[in-house]
Amino acid sequence: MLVSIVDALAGKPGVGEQVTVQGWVRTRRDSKAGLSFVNIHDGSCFNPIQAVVDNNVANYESEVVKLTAGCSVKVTGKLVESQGKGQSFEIQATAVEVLGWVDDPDTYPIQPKPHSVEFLRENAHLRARTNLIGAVTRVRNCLAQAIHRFMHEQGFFWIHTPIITASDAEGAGEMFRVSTLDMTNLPKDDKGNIDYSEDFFGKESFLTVSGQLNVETYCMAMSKVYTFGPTFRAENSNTSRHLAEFWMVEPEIAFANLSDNADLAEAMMKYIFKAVLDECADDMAFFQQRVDKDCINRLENVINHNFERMDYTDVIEVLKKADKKFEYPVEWGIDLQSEHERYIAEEYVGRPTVVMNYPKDIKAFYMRLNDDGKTVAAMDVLAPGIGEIIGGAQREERLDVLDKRIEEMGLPAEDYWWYRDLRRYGTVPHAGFGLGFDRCVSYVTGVQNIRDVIPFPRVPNNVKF
RNA sequence: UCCCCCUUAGUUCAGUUGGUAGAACGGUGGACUGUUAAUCCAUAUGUCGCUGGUUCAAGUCCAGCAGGGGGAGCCA
Repeated sequence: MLVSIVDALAGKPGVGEQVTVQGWVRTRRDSKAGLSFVNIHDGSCFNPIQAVVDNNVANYESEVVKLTAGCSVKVTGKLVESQGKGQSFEIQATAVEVLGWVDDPDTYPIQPKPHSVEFLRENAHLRARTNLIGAVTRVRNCLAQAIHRFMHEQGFFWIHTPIITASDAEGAGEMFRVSTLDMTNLPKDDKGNIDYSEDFFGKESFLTVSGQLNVETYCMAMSKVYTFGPTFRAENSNTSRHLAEFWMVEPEIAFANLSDNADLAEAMMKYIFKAVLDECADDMAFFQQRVDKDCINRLENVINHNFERMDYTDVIEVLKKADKKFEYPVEWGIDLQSEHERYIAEEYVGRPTVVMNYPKDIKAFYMRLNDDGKTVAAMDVLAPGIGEIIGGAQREERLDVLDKRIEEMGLPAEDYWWYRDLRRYGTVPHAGFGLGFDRCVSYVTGVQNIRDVIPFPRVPNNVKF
């Protein structure tokens, strides 16, 4: 019976059953009494399974004792309760088939000991074989699955918004150009500018910086929708929190205001964190032991307490009164700096905090203008240790107000014709937010650099692998 | 893009006031053991990131470049 290691370690096939597992060798320990212990992992769970191989096995001397970390094997034997400590079940091997040797064990980069994350990043094609990246991978998957499950249970539809777009949606920063033009011989118009009518789509096009504007159209028909996919920003950001290609979850709810929006964000985060604690206990125990001793506590703290909600104006007051020197002076109207956000989330509140109703001048055109005429119904969720993990808003559903905002910001109204149409034809109050999925994985695992929670990070000056 | 720091064996690091390199783990060989990142003994391993400069002499000092890290800005 072919089984995964997670099932074998749980004893699922039954004690005494003949089983076969396939995976990669993590360590080998020999007993010259004619016995070797080979630990094998297959990614299905944190722990490897121990295969006990005695010298009656045909290829014991010729192959088994030569196994090194990274070799791929297929092991058949009897599943038995372990005689040794440290594991529940083990395999009394009767056959070991070596599927692939490690070419040069001396230089195989992945050794059974802690490596620096920087080193593993340089070996991104092999790093999934480590405890650390394996655990990150399972937690990342768990979070993604939990998001879809939460959304599904809440009656949301997953909308596959486009990756390629012609509009610089929110003016949300630099975009990657998508083009099939010959860069060494660009077509020019009579004024000498590049003639994009000759390009694939007949006009300039880019990779999306947000699915929000597109998903709003489906919100105005399906009521509860979300996007979950890759997003691209060509910003020259060199930090542990930024990627040029990252994943974002963007729910959008009709007939909803900012408070409903914050409720949804809070419920979703609690749901997915609980899923990780329930489903990835071994992985989280590892993070707690080796990466961040507070990570499990932190999740439990989020699950068991309400998010603090503060008005931007009150945050400014708190910062002004704070017994702390800030590098950037605090005044109503400023955008909150990292140091301000950190103070609020980490010191003043000590858990995730929703800051609401920001000055309109520092926020995007589509955010709903409040009755005070000075602020918009925007919100940021600030997480201790990460900073801004969610950014969202109630959207401006009144066409006249939206038009005024577009004009104020000097944006070309004609580019937003279809977005404006949503306000012309059966407009409703609605709201939504964007959750930085990779930042979320970083927050959950305690792995501090976002480049280590995505398989192949894309950052300025690096598209290796 | 800006500021600061780092780059020595396969890996993690040490290397004094400048005098041409060490440990641990890993590899290999052996001993021992139902072992647990096993243990013990033996053993091999380096363009000291690259280029140039100062010096009798540079891993060490200086400059430039490259790669990496931390912080800031931009944001998710």
